[in-house]
Amino acid sequence: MANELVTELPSERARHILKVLVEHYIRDGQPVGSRTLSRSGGLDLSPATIRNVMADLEDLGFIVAPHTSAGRVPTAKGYRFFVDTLVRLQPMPDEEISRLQLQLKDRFRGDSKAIAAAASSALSALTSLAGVVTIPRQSHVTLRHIEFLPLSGRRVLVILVVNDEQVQNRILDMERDYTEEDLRKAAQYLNERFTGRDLAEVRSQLLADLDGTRESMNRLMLDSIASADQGLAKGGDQLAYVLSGETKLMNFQELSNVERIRQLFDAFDQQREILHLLDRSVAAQGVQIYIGEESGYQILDACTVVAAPYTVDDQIVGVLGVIGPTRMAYERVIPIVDVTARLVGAALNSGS
Amino acid sequence: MANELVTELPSERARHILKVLVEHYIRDGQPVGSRTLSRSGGLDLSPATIRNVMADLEDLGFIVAPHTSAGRVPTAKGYRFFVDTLVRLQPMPDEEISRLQLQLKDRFRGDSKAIAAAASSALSALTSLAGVVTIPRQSHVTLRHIEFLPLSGRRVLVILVVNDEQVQNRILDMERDYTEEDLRKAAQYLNERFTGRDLAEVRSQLLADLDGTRESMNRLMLDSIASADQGLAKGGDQLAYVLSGETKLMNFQELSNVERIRQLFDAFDQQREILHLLDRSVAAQGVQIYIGEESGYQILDACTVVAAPYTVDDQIVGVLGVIGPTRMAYERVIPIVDVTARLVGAALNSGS
DNA sequence: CCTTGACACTCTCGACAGGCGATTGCTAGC
DNA sequence: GCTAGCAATCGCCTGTCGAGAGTGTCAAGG
Repeated sequence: MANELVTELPSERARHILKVLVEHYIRDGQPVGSRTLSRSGGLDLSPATIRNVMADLEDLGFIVAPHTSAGRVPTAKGYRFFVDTLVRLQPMPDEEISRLQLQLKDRFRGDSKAIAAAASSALSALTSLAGVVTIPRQSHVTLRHIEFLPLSGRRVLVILVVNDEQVQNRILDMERDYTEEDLRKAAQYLNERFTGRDLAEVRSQLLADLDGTRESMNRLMLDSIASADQGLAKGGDQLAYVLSGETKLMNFQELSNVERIRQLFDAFDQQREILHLLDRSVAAQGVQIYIGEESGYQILDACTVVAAPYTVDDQIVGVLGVIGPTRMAYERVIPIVDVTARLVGAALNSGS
Repeated sequence: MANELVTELPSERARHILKVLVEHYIRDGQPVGSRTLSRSGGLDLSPATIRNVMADLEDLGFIVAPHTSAGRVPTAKGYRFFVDTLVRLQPMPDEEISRLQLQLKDRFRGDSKAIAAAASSALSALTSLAGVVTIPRQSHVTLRHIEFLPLSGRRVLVILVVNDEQVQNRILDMERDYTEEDLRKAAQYLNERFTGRDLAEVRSQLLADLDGTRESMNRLMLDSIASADQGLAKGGDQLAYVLSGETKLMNFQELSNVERIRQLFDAFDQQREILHLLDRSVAAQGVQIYIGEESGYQILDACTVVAAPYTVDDQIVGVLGVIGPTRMAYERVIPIVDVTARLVGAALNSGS
């Protein structure tokens, strides 16, 4: 402790030992000791030498010993170093990729919610962890068709079809009565003039027209477009993400404390924290990894989140990933998340 | 054991002791012994006498001792006897009822899925158990408006509004091309002729017309109505039930075994077994209770399901209830499920 | 005949001690 | 700079023991 000033970057040999240690621990889930590493580490060193190196690694904060006679376990910092510079990613087998592609691309013709659900359960199945996919934000929302139907009171049912085949409906409370003829005309006007145009564009156009003749008519149209636009922007009335395979998390001993699991599941239900975390990944490119306490959320202290944004037309529209214990098979999981993000983007693209 | 032939029905005194024992156990979760019952049982008997009675009750299968020196615990049969003949139901406070009514009736104008979700979380909140509500089957589905939109290929988007304000949409793969004019005409025909009619009726009418002139046109119309009818019958593409507050179940020690919880949650995900069980309640009138192994599903061995069908126009359209450990506050839970079923029926009624 | 107090018995639970095995840090030697 | 050896440490398992709680039974009493 006193004699040697430890360098920030461990030596080549130390890095190798750390790598083997992490791999071992990920595989077996048991603290790994010097003898194990000496035997299966690849280098020809005695346990004693390895102990010295391990002491250094512990000083650097990469590993800890749960107790005196129990071998070492990677810390969050250790995992971080591992995934950043040591891990050798194991690409997804081609056949798995094409199977996944089939699952996503086929049968859902661009129905974004269905694709998200399929991606989520696919992620969970492939990794044996919990899969999570945010409902994609619609980047372009083009009006295809609109229709008004009068309801009881002064309520009007608005049905609109956007992006060719997605149907949305809203109920508006209006301030005055409209005859059926009024509504028919308004719909006709919108359909003739704005079909194929972006919703935001339609809205601003209508706003510009507001000083025109048919004031109250315009009001109806504007309200309907605005409320639809808003609704779509935040993914509609549905959940903000789709979660699959949560129960798989209960298989891991490190999470098998009932109280822990409970808190985790509560967090899933409430969505808030998870969503914030996923949102962070929107800013970045490529796969993001939040290991243990790095996430900043106490509930996720024993968990790692691997997330990646997915895009349509080079525009990020959502985030997907997996949640599992810090001890997960990073070398397999990272490529899976990466590939899935690409495929989901592609599936969404082809659909619309 | 050898000398006395136990009667099937326990004596008045034994029933009272069983009642107090069950109440005690429900409250504290601890096996209750003879001394406790002697002190707080209401009757003035010594522990020794109570022990004799308890031995009888054990012979009858109403209670068991987890081990020699640990007091007694009710069996499923014991709970059954308790809820059937001993329990004094505790009616829901009026203010709670009206609050619940508000939660269900307001803000969702007959949107059946939203009402189901609200009822589910209300059940969970009121009982601190898991709440479950099946999506209501639509009894009457009257056509309000229909619309066809051509998509790429030979696909047609069908939008239909039923029961005044519920919007449904389907995509149909057709066998031949339709012009936009074709579609417009078909829609117009259906709207003029069938608005306000029941979907099943529309369908049979169309079937009868099938030998008429416009064969292929009819085909389109028939397909659209049939697929919508079918879809509505099974609650659409959505889940078959809404579950809330599952995580609350983790609070109970009797379920706090991780493996147990895991199996239970898996069952919730798969829905099959739970749904079958709930289906059974459709046959019966009023609140149904499945205690422990009575359900016939091994996963629910430690659980009780309290369920009640709910009706619209005296027609059963769904089932709701709660799932919890066998040790639950029956006297409160049963009225809550009962009242909620009524209120959900009322809310659905007022909406359509 | 039912009830009761008394007594012996059984079982769980927590505490404690001892042995085993695994691993470490340290130091002396190569 | 590496290695072998050694003492020390700690978790885990097992067995033991005593306390506590509750039971079954039995004989005495109303």
